[in-house]
Amino acid sequence: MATGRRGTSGGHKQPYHHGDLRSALMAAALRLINKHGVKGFSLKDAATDAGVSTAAPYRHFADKEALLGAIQDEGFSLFNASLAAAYAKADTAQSKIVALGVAYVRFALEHPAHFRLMFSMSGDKASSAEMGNSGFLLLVEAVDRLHPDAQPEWRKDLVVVCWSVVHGYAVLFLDGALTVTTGIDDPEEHLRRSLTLLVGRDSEK
Amino acid sequence: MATGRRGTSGGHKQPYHHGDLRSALMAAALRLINKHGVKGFSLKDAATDAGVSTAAPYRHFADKEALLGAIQDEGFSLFNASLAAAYAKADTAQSKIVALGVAYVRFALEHPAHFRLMFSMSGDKASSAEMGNSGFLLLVEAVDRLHPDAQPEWRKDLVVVCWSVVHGYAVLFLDGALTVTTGIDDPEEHLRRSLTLLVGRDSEK
DNA sequence: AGCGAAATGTTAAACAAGTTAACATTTATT
DNA sequence: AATAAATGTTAACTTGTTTAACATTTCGCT
Repeated sequence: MATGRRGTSGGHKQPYHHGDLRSALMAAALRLINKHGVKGFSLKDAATDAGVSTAAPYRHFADKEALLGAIQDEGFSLFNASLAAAYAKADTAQSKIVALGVAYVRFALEHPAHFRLMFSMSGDKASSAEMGNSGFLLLVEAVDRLHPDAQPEWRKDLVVVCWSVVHGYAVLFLDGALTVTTGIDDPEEHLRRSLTLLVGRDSEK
Repeated sequence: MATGRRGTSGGHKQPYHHGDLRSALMAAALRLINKHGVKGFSLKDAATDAGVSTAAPYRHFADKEALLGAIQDEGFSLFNASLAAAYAKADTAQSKIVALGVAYVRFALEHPAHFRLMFSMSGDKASSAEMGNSGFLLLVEAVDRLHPDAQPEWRKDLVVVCWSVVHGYAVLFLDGALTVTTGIDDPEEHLRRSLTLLVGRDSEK
């Protein structure tokens, strides 16, 4: 019932109902955004790609923004899951921080369309607030564990530096800046080294 | 000749020629982008804002992209000048690195529209290449001076970490993420402290 | 089974923004 | 002053978003 009605068993006539147009549109959008960028994406193309009319998407999304917002939400969900898994798998506080950073960048490289939609620098602040719910708290906790006796202010600074370096790394790498200027080929190993260097020293003051 | 023909001496009739429409359009675009974001910006609005018809911009820019590209170029020019000035003013190698970082973030906060256009994560790689010409080289030089005896690989890592942390800091702060989650109010002082902490330790290995 | 409601899709049209073409006015050159 | 180049205008074309009116399918219920 209402599942996978396209291209299945030999029926040669397109059914009137798509089956799961909402998901199909999101998938099409991701594919198109990966190919032509967020700016070059049109709802029309997504609809065509999903095999429906240009007005069909409006039965599932209020407007284009809502579709992109749904993908953004999906992205944050995947993102938080990745970070949580990385955090859980690592043993020590230090390795947890490194693992969080590596997972952060890995997500950006594996889901570039999601990542671009999540952190578009659009100035809405919605994405930022959403982010704070999960990944950020894990980072705070790991830093607290690593330097339990350091001053709170100092710990906060370390959190911000870790977050900044990882986010900047992801953004710059996605834009090709790091590859162009420094010729980095294996970002994951390189980042792991840099992060270890960053957190692996004495907790001064 | 051909300068400032609008609103000057008491003439009450709009002259047919604008005088410097190219600059006026760029200024209008910056204003509108600051108000409604890059996505909400339309060439039509810029033209209206400048007091000309919607087709007039095409006498000065091939298309909308070209106008945004011109602003991007202007941004890189201002940006590189800021970084160069900061670099020159600082004495020691370490303070040069810190000064570069502070200037980087300060530029992002003082020229948000320029910055957003310069680093839109659009995936064109054009911006990245342009960036590499000036600011990046200064950072490389400062790091080389600070750790002249360190291994080249290690120095490169430090350069990447410095660049990443500063870029990430700028992006996150512009998006309001840092303010929301950590309550940072004075980014400049905070960043200066963090950067000093980052480069102000022994050059290990 | 069968009936009405809800969901989902279609076509046509309104609307907005980018862009081009044809024409008009001003400025620069001689 | 005559003409070419630059700059601006209006009208029309194109594409993409969105809404309205209508059609088909599915769901829930009896």
